[in-house]
Amino acid sequence: MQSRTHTCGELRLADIGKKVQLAGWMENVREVGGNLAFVVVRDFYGTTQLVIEDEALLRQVKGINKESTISVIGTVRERTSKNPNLPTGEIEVVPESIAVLGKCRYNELPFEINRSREADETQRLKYRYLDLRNPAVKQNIILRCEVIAALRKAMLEHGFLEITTPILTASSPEGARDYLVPARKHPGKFYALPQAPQQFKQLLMTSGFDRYFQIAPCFRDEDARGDRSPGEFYQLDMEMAFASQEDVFAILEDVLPPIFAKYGKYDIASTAPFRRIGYTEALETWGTDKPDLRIDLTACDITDLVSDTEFAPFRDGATVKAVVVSDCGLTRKQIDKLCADIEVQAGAKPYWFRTDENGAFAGGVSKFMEAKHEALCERLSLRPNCLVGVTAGKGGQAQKTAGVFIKLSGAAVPGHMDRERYEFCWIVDFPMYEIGEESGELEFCHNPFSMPSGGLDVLLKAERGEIDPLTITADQYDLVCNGVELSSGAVRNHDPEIMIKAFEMVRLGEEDVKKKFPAMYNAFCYGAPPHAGIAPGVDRMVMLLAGEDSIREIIPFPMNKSAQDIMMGAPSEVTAKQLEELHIAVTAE
RNA sequence: GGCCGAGUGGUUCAGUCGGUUAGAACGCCGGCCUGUCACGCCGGAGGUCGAGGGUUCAAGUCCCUUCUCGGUCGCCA
Repeated sequence: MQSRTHTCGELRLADIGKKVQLAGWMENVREVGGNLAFVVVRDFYGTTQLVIEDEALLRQVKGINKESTISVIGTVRERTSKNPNLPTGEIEVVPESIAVLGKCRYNELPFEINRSREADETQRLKYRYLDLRNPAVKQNIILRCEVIAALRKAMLEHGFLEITTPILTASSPEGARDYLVPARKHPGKFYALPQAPQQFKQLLMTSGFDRYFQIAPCFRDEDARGDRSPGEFYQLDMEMAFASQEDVFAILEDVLPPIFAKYGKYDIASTAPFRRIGYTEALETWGTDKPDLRIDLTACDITDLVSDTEFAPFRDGATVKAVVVSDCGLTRKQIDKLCADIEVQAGAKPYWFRTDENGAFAGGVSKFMEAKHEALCERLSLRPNCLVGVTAGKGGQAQKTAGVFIKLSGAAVPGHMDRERYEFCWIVDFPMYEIGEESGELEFCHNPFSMPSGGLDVLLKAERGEIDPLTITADQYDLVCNGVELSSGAVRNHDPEIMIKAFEMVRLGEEDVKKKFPAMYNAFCYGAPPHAGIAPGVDRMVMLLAGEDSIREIIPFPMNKSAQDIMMGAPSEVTAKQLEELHIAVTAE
C-alpha cells in the first residue's frame, strides 16, 4: 500500500476533488467552534490544512499530541477563505480517516518548533532533531547540500578528480593539536585524524594525478569561535600539478562567483579578477590580513606627526594609526561603548577625537592633537563631523587595534558599510619567515610547505647576507570574503634541495625534513611536479551564503563551544575492557 | 587558560533603593466559539530564582566561592 500520494507542499486548486493520502507531523490544531477545526500537517515539502467537520474526528484529533506523525486519507476541496501567504493556501483536505504513525509522547516540547531559533542553544543542540524540524533551521542544511553539490559539479567540470584520503593517519609534527586514536595492534602507538589532507594531496601530485579535489573532513583539537567549529570541519581541498598561483586563482575566480551569486543571501558578488592585496599592505591599510572590503574605512599612519606630543602612549617609539570615520553622528556615550568593544577584541585601548561642525578638534585626546591641527587635517583629509580613531602601540598592536576599530565602527556608523554584497580579495606575498616572539630567532611564519618567492636563489642570497631573510615572501595566499578568511593556499615547495635550504634558514636541516615529512620528502626525491593548491572552508562559505553569524547554524549536528555533543553524549567514558584492549590507562580523576 | 556577558515556571524574558503572596508572553490543561491560518475569549496548573556559603530583622536583588552556557583573546603549520 502507498504511504502517501502527495507531499504536504504539493496540492493546488487543480487537484480539487482528488482523493489523496498525506503523511506528516501534526503541527497545530485550531478549533474554531462547533465541530469545526483546522489541522496543519507538515512534512519536508510544506504544510497542508485539514478541515475537521465531524465530531468523531475532532475527538480523535484532540487526543493526539502535536508533533506526532499521522497519515491522512481524504479529499481535496477548495477553501471558502483562502490564505494567499501559503503555497497550499487555496485548498484544504477533508479527511475521512486519520491514523497515528508515530506518537509524540509529550504534550510539551523543549521549545516551540517554529520558534526554535529563539530558544536556548544548549536546548536546541540537545534536541537537534526537533530543532531541525523547523523549516527555517532545515533550510540552512538544504543550502549546504546544494552548495556542496554545486562545488563538486564545478570542480569536475574543471577537470578535477575527487579522491578520498585516509582518516586514520599519522600525527603531523606542526600545526594544530591532533586528535589521536589509539592503535590496538600497536601498544603505545597512535593514529591521528588529519588536520587536512595536505601531504596526501601533494603525494597525489607526485603520482601524476593532475587535478585533485575533495570535500575533505579535517580535524583540529583547538578551541571554538563563532566562525570556527571545534573538532571537525570540511574543506574544499584542491591541488593542481604544473600550476602557478595564477592557475589556482583562475579556478576559484571561475568556480566561486556563480555559486555565491546563485545561493547567496546577497545578490552582488565580486567577479574575476578579485582584488589582490599584499600582506603588508593589508596590515598597514586595514589593520588585518582579512579585511572586510564592504567597509570604506582605512587606517593612516600618523606616527611622525604625533610622536612628540605630551600624550605618553604616542611617544617612545610607538606606532600611531588613525582611522577617519566621516559624517559620524555617534553620541559621546555611543563612542565610549564602541571603544570599550574595540578594547575587548583588540586587547588594547583605542583613543579618539572628533571634528565639530566647524572643523575644530573636540573630545577624547583632542587637546594633544591640537598642536598638529593643520598637518593632521591635511594628512587625514579631515572635514567637519568626523570621528577619528587613534591607535598606538608597539609592533603590530596599533595596526591590530586600528583593524578592530575599522570593523566595529564600520558596522556601527551608518553609511560606511554596504552590507548586502560579497567582496572577495586575495591576500598575497605572505612573509616566509618571522622573528619568533619566544625564541627571538628566525622561524617559519606560516607553513614550511610553501615555495619561497624566487626559489633557491633568494635563500642563497639571504644565506650570504645579501638580503634580509625577513624580506623573503612565500608564494602563499589567502582568499578573504567580507572579513572572513575563507581559504589558505600556496605554491608548494616540491624541490628537496630548496626544502632543505628553507629549513636550514631556521637552523634545521635535511634530517629534520626527513623526520617531519618522510613520505613527502622521499616522494619528492623521485621527480615531483611543481604544484599549487588551496582549500576553501566549506562551512564558512555556507555560513556567508546563508548570512549566519554562527557556524553552528549550518552544521547538521554541531558540537557546543566545549567540543561536546550534548545530544549523543560525546565525549563519553568507555568501559575498562575497551581501555585494556587499547593499552590505555586513564590518569585523570 | 585570561577577560566580558548570561543563568528566574516547559520556552523566551521583566523584576526599581534589599521589603507583603516573584510577574508577563508563548506553550500546557479545562471551558466557550461554524472559516481559522501566530485564530479569538474565559479560567487553571506550573517556580529550590544554576549550586554552595556569607551579610541582614529581611536576599531573585548585596558579598565570596563554584558550575554551566555564550562572546572574545590566547590557540588555529
